[in-house]
Amino acid sequence: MNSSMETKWQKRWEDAGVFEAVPSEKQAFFVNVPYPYMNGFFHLGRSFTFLRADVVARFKRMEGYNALFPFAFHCTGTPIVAAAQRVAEEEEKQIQILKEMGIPEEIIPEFSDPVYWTEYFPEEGKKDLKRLGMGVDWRRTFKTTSLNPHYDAFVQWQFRRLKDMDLVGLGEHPVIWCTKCKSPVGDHARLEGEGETPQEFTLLKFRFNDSYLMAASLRPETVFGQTNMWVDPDLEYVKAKVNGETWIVSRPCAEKLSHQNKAVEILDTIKGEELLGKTCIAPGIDREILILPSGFCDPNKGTGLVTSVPSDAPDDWMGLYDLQEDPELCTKYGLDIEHVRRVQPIAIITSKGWGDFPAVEICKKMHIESQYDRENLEKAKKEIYKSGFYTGRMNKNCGKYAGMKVEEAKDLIRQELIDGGKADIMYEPSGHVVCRCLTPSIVKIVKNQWFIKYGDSLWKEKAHRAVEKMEYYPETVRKQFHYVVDWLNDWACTREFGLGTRLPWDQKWVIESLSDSTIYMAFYTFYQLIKDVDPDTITDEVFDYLLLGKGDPNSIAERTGISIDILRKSKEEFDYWYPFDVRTSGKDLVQNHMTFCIFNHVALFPEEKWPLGFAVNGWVMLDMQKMSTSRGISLFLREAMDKYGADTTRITLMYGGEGIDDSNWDTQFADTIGSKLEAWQDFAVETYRTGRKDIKYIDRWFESVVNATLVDVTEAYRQMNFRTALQKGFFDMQRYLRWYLRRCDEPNNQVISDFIEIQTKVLAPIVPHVCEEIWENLHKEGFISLAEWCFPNHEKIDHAVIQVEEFVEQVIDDLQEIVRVAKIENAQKAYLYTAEDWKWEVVNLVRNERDVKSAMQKAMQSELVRQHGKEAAKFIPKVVQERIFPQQINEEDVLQEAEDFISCEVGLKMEINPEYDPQNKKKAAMPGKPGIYIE
RNA sequence: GCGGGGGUUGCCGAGCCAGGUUAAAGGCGAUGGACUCAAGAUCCAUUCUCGUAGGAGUUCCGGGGUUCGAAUCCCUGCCCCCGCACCA
Repeated sequence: MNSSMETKWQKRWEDAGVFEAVPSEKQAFFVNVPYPYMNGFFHLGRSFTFLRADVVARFKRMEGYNALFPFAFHCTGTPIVAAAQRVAEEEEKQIQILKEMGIPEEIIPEFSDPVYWTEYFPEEGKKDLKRLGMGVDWRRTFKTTSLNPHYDAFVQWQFRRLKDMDLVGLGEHPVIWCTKCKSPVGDHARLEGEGETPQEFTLLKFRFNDSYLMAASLRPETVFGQTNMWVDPDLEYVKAKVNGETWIVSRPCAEKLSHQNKAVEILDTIKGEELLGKTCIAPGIDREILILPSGFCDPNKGTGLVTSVPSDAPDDWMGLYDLQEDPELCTKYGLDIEHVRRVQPIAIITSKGWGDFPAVEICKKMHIESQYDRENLEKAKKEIYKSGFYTGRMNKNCGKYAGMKVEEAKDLIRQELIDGGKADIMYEPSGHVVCRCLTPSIVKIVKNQWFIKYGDSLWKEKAHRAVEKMEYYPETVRKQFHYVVDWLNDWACTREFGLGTRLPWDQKWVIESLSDSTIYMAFYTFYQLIKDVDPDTITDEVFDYLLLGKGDPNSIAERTGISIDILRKSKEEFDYWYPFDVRTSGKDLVQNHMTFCIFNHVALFPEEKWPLGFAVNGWVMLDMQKMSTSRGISLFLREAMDKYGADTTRITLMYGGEGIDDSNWDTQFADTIGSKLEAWQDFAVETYRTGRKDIKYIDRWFESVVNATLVDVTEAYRQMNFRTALQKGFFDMQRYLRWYLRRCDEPNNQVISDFIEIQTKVLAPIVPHVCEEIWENLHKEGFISLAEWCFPNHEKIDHAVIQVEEFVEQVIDDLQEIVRVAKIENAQKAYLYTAEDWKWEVVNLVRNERDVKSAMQKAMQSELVRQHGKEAAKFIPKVVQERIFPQQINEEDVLQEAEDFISCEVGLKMEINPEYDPQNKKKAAMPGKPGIYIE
C-alpha cells in the first residue's frame, strides 16, 4: 500500500539524483552488500541485509560523508539454468513455484529461457528496492556472467592475474555424476538427494585365495573389531582386475570404480552363496574370519560386501544375532551353528555413555528386533557413530593405537592400511541421489579440476593480516574470520555448465558462482563510466591501470581506443571510493564468500585497497518462527510493502534485531508502529515554532536528557546497532517528550522546535519518507536525507538538572505509593520534610568510603555531625551500606518550584517543611528522599 | 568433538566487558483507571511475593568461590543455538 507520499519522495530523490554518488571534496563512505542471486523475488531476510546498508549509508551521508551504496544482480551458476530447463519441460513443481511467487500465468512460458530470468527478476527486484526507499546509485548496477561482457572481462582479468601468481591450479575432485547424462549432477538437477555430497569410503581388502574380497567402510578404525564378513548369498558378485589386483565386488561397484581413477576389467562372476562358510583374512588385524550371509548387503552401496564389527555397528550385531538364533538358516547354507555362535563382538572403543559394546547396547535400548528394522538401525548407527567418533578412544585391543582418540586414530589407521596395500579408497554419494533423468547418481573423480589455492599458507598469513586490520560490526565476528581463514582449503572454482564467465585459458570451464564475486565491489566504482565502451577494447591492461595503477593511461588509450577521459575518470573514481568501508551480509556468507573476498583482495590489491570493514547479521524470523518456504512461513518484501508500505516495513525490520543474532519480524509491531509515526508527524508539524518564550528549569532538563540520549544514538548508528538507535532515539526520546509536555503545560518554542528537528533527523535514516514529509512541512530547505546530522551538544547536558528531575519523580512515586499501600482514603494533604543539613554533611563526607568504621570516623570529625551523635551513629552505616550518595541539591527550592506539578500529579495539596509533624516524619527524611506525612 | 554465540522477571529483549545508583531499561501482552454513547486510538497506573506509610522477602540455568557488596568477576556442572564446506 505504499502511500502516494512515499512514492512522491522516491520520485523526488530520483529526479534530484540524491543517491548518485560523485567523487567530491568530502570523505568517501562506500558500503555494499553481496549481490543477490536472481531466481526469485526478495524475501524479508535478504531485504534486511540490504536495508542495513541503506540505513548506514543514509546516516553517514547526514554525518557529512559522501556515501555510495551500489547494487548488482548475481546470475552465475546452475539454479537459473536448471529451473529454466524445468519450465521448458513444463515440470509442474517448478511452474507452481513461479505461480506462488505471483508471476502472471501468461508470462510463465518465458521462463523457459534462462536469460529471461536474468532480465525479469533484476528488474522486479529493483522495483521492490526502490519502493522500499533504498538510496542506491542505480547507474552502477549490473548483472554478472558472460551476458554482461564488461563484467566478463573483469572476471577474466581477475583469473588471469590469480593464475600469474600461481594461486590457481589443477587437481582432482570428486563430484556427483550421472552416467547416463555423462555430467555432474548439481543439486538443482536432482530428483532426489539435494545436498548430498561425495563421501570417502575406505576400501578394505580381505585376502581370499589369490584375490581380495573388498568391503567399503566409513570407519576404518574399527578394523580391530572385525569378526566376520557379510555377503548376500543370492547376489552375483564379479571378479575384476583392478589396477593389477583381482577384486571381488558387486557389479555396480565395479562400474563405479572405473569412474574413480581405476582401470577395471571384469574377469568372472561368483555367487555370494559360494563364499559362505569360507574364510578370508581381515586387513589390519591379519586374522582369519568367517564369511556369513546377511540381508543388508546392497550391491548398489559400496562393494556389496560388508565387514562385520558387531561391537560398534548395530547392523552387524543384529545380523549376527539373527543368524545365531536361527539354526535352520545356518543349515540351509551349510554352516555349523556352533561355529557361527563362536563369533563374538570384540570391544575396541570406549566412548562416552556406552559400555564395551555400544552396538549391542543401543539395539537393546531401542528394542531393535532384527536386521530388517532398517529405520531404527539407521538412527542407532548415527548415534553410535557420533559418540564413537567424537568422544571415543581406542582401547587396549587396538595395538599401537590404544589410548588414542578415535578422531585422530581414524585417519592414521586409514593411511597405514592404504600405505601397506591393505586398503584403497572409493567414493559414494552421502545419500541416495537420483538424476532428473531417473538414473541413480554415482561419484566420479573429475580430473583437471581447477582450484583456487586458499589452502596456501603464505596466502593465509596475508589474509590473517587483513582480518586483523578490519573493523567488524559486531566485533565478535573477527574471531570467526580468523578461524575460517585457517580452515579454508583449496576451492574447486570451475563447473562444467551453468551461467558465468568462461575460464580464460580453458574455455570448457565456467567459473563457479562463489569465485566470480570476490572483488567486484571495485567494479562498481567505474562501471557506469565504461558500460558503453566496446567490451572488446577493455583489455587486461585497462584493468591493470584502473585497479592497480600500472601502465601509462595515454598509451593505453591509444592502443585500446578508449578515450583517455574515460580512463582517467574511472581511475579517479576507483581511487576515490576504494577500498570499501563496510560490506554487510548475512552470517551464512562468513565461511565462504566474505572470506574469499578477503583472500582475493590481499592477493590482487596493494594493502591500502584491502577491505576496511564487514558487518554481519542474523536471519530474519517471522514472529519468532524460522522462515521456511516449505512450511509456508515466509514473506516477500513486496508482500510486506503491500500491507504496510515502505516506512513501516523499514522500521519493523530495523527494530527486529541487531548484531549476529537472528532478528525478528514482529507483526504486532508492524501493525501498530505506523500510527505512532503518523502521530509524530502530526505533532511535529503542529507544534513546530509554537510555545512560550521564557526559559524554565524543565526546559534545561529536556535539553539535557535529549542531548545525552543523542550521544548514545549517534554511537549506535555508527556501530550499525539500529535497534538500539531506535530504542533510544525514538522510544526513549518520545518518553522524555511526554514527560516534558506533562511537566510544562506549554513547551518553550525554541526547545521544542529544536527537539522536533532532532527527533525527525534521528528517524530519517530508518523512515526517510515520513521524515522528508515532516521536513517539508516544517518549511526546511532541501532534503532531510542530505541534512546535517544532529550531533549532540555536550554543553547542554547538565547532569545536576537531570538529577533534580529524578528527585521530583522519586517524590511523586513515593507519594503515590504511600497512598496506595496505606490505602488512605480521601487523602487531602501531604507534608514534606527535606533532610536536615547534618545528613547532607554526612553524605558528602563519606561519599568515597566503603567500610562503616572509617566512614564513622570521618563523619564524626564534623562538628555539625557530632551534634547529632546518637542519630548519626545509626544514620552513617545506613548511608554507607545502601550507597546513599546523591549530589547535594537544594531540595526545598526544587520542591517549591515543582509544587504545583507534583500536587496536580498526585491529587494532593502540599506543604513543604512545615512545623506540623504529627508522626515525626522529619526524622525519617534522607537526602534525596524527603520525609512524608499524608492525611 | 572442534570453533563461535548463548541461558535475565508472561513473551521479546537490554544490562554483564569497566561489580554498588538493579526488583533489574524498553517493546509486546495482561489488569485497573481517565477519555468516549460505545469501540478503537491516546494518556495514566500496576504487572516476582507479601505489605493499611514510602518497606520487607526471594530472584537473573544449577552448584561453589572472591568481595563490605555479584545478573555482572573466578571455578564447576547442565542445557540451547550456529558452522564444520565445494552450495547459492
